[in-house]
Amino acid sequence: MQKNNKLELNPNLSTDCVIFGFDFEKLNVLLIDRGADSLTKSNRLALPGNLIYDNENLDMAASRVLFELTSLENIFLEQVGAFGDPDRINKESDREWLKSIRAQPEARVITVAYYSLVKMDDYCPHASSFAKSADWVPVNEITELAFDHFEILQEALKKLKDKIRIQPIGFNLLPEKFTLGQLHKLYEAILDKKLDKRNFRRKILKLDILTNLDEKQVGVPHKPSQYFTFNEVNYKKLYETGFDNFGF
Amino acid sequence: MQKNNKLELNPNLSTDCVIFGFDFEKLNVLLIDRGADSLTKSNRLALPGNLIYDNENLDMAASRVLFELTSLENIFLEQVGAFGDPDRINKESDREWLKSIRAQPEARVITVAYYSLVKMDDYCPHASSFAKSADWVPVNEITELAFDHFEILQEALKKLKDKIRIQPIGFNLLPEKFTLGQLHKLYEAILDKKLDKRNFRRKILKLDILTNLDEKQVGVPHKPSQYFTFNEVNYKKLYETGFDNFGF
DNA sequence: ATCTCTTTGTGTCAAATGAACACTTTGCAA
DNA sequence: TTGCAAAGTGTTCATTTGACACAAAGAGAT
Repeated sequence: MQKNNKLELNPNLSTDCVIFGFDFEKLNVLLIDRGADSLTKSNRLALPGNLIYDNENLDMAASRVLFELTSLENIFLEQVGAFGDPDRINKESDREWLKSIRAQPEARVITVAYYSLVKMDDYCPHASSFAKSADWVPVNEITELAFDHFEILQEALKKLKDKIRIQPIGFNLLPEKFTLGQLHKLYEAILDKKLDKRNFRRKILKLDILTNLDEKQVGVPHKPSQYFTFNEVNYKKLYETGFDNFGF
Repeated sequence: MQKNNKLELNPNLSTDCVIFGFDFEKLNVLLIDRGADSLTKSNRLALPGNLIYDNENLDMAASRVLFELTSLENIFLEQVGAFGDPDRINKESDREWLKSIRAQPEARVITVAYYSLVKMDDYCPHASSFAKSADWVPVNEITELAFDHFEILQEALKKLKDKIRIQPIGFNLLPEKFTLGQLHKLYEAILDKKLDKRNFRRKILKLDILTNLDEKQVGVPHKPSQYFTFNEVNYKKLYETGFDNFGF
């Protein structure tokens, strides 16, 4: 009765992950380098992804790929959508690469993309084996990627920008304790524009999701900042309900 | 070289369409009735959908299914996402139905869902052959559907609610000319809550997308309303740019 | 010790927006 | 003529937004 849905990779279905990280300056994305020397650098870079198993649901597949790459578990993951132009694998450079890694390199593949937010501290490329060829790349330096991955990245960015307007964000991207300046920079990096400092602080504090730790930065060559942490209860509550518009 | 991507249906990939229509009272969805008498009514209802061809991109597939069902073309269509729990076809009633319509009824199927907005006037079920079994059903009367279609419907509704906050809506759902009362009811139907009449009118008029036709309703047993029409240029412009929050 | 450099941290005001709220008008039907 | 039902219309108060500038803290250099 059951056929074709045991532990077999489905040659038509893949998942790709847009993994965002924040280095306190810019928004970064984790990309793998396919290596082939014949390609230009930007052409060699791709989103981490893989075929999915026949008995695996989509969310699980994305978690698995993310785990295989970063060893990170229980990570925020949200679907970006399905991408399935039959031409998406038709760049010559992409086809050659597929031949080297896929049993059915010519198969038409639909990919379901997810994006995730991770603390860069928690994941250092080169830590896992798969990740020898993985690296954080600043989002705003990316102009081209393998397949339709550039398009997927843009869609993921759009989702992230939309999300930030109606839900708190940062919990997944910042370390346990952080400064308001860092949070401010995170918002600027995601929205890709300058935000007024005083207005930002007023708004973010009014959300009532931050706890001032009464602890100062040390060793910085300027006035030290207070450290804050997220109030998990309030953060979660606000995350569920959302707000109208964190407008700027 | 090319294998498996001519005009063949891919047994693993389908698309389902959530087609919304507005009857000036409630929001409706177009559902097909699978008929099998052994099933309860709600169990028999499903979103229109079908397998997609190997050489067909996803958006095209959704347009095609929509066209085959309603003969409508050039319709607003937006992706809801991919749904692919391996268990999604595991209700016994669903499996039996699949056996009757699919070459590989046991295959694991990922479906990519789209939603669309159509003027109910433009589409009268029973018009096309496929549609003999299709009917408009009020969204708020639906509690159960085949497969995971109920879940898909909920996701589509959520997208629609999100959309209405940042883009004008109605152009695709209302006839050429309409009254502010009808537009008001449409917003209430989508957002599923009462909106203050005066505030609504003030806000919607400020968007500057409506043209007063200086033409009155006739034959209504109450004060006749003015007819309005969308100013296509401004509507389109605002649709592109979006606005911050059509809040209520 | 003093100066420089850099980032933190803070308040006000004017303008725009949001939410709440009730009565008159129009046309049809009884 | 009366009743009914929906259209149409402003004001007020509270809240939110956006623009804007300067003093304080600490490190490092001299």
